[in-house]
Amino acid sequence: MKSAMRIGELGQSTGVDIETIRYYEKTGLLKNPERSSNGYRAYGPEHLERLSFIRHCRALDMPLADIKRLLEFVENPAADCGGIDQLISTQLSRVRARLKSMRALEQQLTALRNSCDTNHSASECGILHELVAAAQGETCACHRNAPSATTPDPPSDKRHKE
Amino acid sequence: MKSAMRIGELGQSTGVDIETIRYYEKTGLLKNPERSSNGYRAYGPEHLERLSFIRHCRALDMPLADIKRLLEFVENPAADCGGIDQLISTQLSRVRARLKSMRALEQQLTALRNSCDTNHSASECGILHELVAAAQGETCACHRNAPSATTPDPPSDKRHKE
DNA sequence: CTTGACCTTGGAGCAACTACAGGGTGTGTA
DNA sequence: TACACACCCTGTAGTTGCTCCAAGGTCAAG
Repeated sequence: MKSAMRIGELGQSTGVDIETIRYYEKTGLLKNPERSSNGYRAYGPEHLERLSFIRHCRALDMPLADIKRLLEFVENPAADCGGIDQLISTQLSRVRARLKSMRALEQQLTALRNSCDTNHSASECGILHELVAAAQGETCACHRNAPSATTPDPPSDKRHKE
Repeated sequence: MKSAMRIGELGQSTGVDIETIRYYEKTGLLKNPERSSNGYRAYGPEHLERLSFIRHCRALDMPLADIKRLLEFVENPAADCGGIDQLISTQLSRVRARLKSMRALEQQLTALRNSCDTNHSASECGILHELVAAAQGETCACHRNAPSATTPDPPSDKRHKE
């Protein structure tokens, strides 16, 4: 019982901001650590492991709620793992869908950027013209060059549901 | 002056949620429309055009702040357009960077998913083993198969700065 | 005995919406 | 005329995953 780390050390060894660690604790992802006499958080190796696990999952872009579920499986190894597979597959489709629209997006932006070559006034700027035309539904360079999708997908910042 | 639309119509014809329209107004992206005697918002064709412009830019995943700047160029066509080019280029690099890490991510998830084949208990689940191993820094299928990046990039939900 | 690095809590703020409560308006129909 | 119902209004709070801040406690070195 000498390996107890304080939050700063844990942050250092995992590369995680201490505010983020406290946030994980607050939201129940990371277990409440012991406290030393002065009230400081005292972490053991199990916390380091768990935090690394969380970060690895986050690097896979999984939502915290999913990570929480995975952690439950880790805690409870007797449970049926069907859910895990499901969870990863869902994440994979999310990523693939996003990837697809990102590719279209890149094409469009590239086309757009190519329509502005030199310094001139905004009224002569190809980019601006393209954007305005696009808004009016006319063919624009970005749509001409785009693979198939007319508009990749309406902003889709709704990863937090569905 | 009979083409005035109410918010519902504008939403319908652009495919934008009315809450979102009001949000755009509140944050200054969309100009305050006239109000009819009953206090309802009365939009003209210029609003429709502007809103379409915004949505097209959002479909290109541009942050609202950037769109605001673009709109200023639209309003003020005499300005030098150097900034526009810059803006699009920045957006393009953002997208490309994200694309790159998403590709690595897809690889990793694919590898992960392949390590779970049938129904069994969590303690025997390949996915879970891989994840735990990965967290411990050991080689795991996802890292073995990944192209170059060990970890694609720490969550990087910090697009709102840098 | 003060400086400085570290730790504590609670709360606010970021993007870009989304949802809701609690109310007003306006049209169609019984 | 009464009522339902679709639409509109405002304002506020919630979402995700952090990030930052203020105001203060702890502890070792100089």
